[in-house]
Amino acid sequence: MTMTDETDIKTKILLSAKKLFAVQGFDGTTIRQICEEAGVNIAMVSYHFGGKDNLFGALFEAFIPNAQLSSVDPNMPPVIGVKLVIREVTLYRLSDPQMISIIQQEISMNSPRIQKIREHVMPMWRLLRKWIAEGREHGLFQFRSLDTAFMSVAGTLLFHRHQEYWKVLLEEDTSDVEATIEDMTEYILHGLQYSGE
Amino acid sequence: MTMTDETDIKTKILLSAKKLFAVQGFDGTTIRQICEEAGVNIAMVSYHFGGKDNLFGALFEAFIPNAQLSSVDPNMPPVIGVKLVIREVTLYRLSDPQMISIIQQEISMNSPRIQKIREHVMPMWRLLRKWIAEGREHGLFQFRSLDTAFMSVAGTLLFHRHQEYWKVLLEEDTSDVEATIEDMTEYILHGLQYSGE
DNA sequence: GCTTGTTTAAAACAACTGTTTAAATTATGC
DNA sequence: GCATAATTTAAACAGTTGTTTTAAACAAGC
Repeated sequence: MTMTDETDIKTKILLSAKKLFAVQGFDGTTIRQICEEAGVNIAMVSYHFGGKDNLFGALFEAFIPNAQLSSVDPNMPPVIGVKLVIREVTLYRLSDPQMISIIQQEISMNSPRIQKIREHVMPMWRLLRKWIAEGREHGLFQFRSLDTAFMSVAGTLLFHRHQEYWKVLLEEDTSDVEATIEDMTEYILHGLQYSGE
Repeated sequence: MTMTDETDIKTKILLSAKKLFAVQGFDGTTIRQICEEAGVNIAMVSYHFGGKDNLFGALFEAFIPNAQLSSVDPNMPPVIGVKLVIREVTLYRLSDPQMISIIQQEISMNSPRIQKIREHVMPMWRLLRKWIAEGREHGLFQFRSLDTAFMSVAGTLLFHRHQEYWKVLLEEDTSDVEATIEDMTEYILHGLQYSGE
């Protein structure tokens, strides 16, 4: 059918764009490369997405899970909240390292496309910061600077070993997802000097 | 004199390139932009550096302090070593956030230019990893996965609040460098479950 | 079978890319 | 002071960029 063909082409373009943007960056990737990778004609990007910038934006509509966050209770216990964010971010990081790579690049350079990212993921960071702050107020966490603590946690979460750059240094197996989540949680909670459990 | 004039132009180009690469990325920055920012002719980049790629490489020759690392003793106590790396990286991160931004971008995408970065900073990461591993062997640190621990520390160190992206979330003053180093050290050592002192 | 609107393809578009050239300017050695 | 070298300039180079155009192929309704 026409509809499914169209969706198929759009999906093929999105997947190719994600793959190439992750490795070469937005500016380093050409529409022709994306279309060759996807096996479609060059004009398809402009026709289906209305240009390279809109294609980039469409990546975040397609591959960022933002529905689940609106369902969580902002007033849940801080430690539970922090643990939830650690789990969700780590799961997402492991399931779609390409999107993480793209997000990291766009954050590093202050790109005009950053707004699209903000819309989708900033609510989660706000929640995380709120929970960390509340945890300190409740005497569960101990640290001097909230900003430094928050940025340390965010850095721990977003940085990842999937990058080729670190491959020469790392040795261990990473297939056990639950173990990784547990390790990350332990490191972060100890870093925040969590007293409990 | 000739020497100073030449150095002056080369320096102006290097500073402009660093500034623009940090914000727009390597591919997003054109030689014409760099030269306009530096107030020099377009041909100067090819003449003095031999091309855009070599200009990028020259950034790391010019702005990465690699001499001081070779003077440290690899066999020093692990905790002292980790603390040293935290201090040096944090000081450098605060003194030249543009270079950190560039490094982060190049690590995120697996760029062919990554080799230049590796040469200059990988020895330090090797040392850090060695000290973290030794600290665990000596019973000073406690964690399950060395790789996860190392990546967490690296993430904590490299991620930084200077990025425009986080500005909307952060509130505190960051002028006290020593306090920041202390906060980072505390977070990381607690994250590694350091028992001592 | 013809017309309609939609989707694809190849070619072309102007603008921009990194780099080089050839001439002009400046500095250097003696 | 002059010949030589080094530096700077403006113009041009061939190749690539994102996007658009024109025409062909397609499916659906009647």
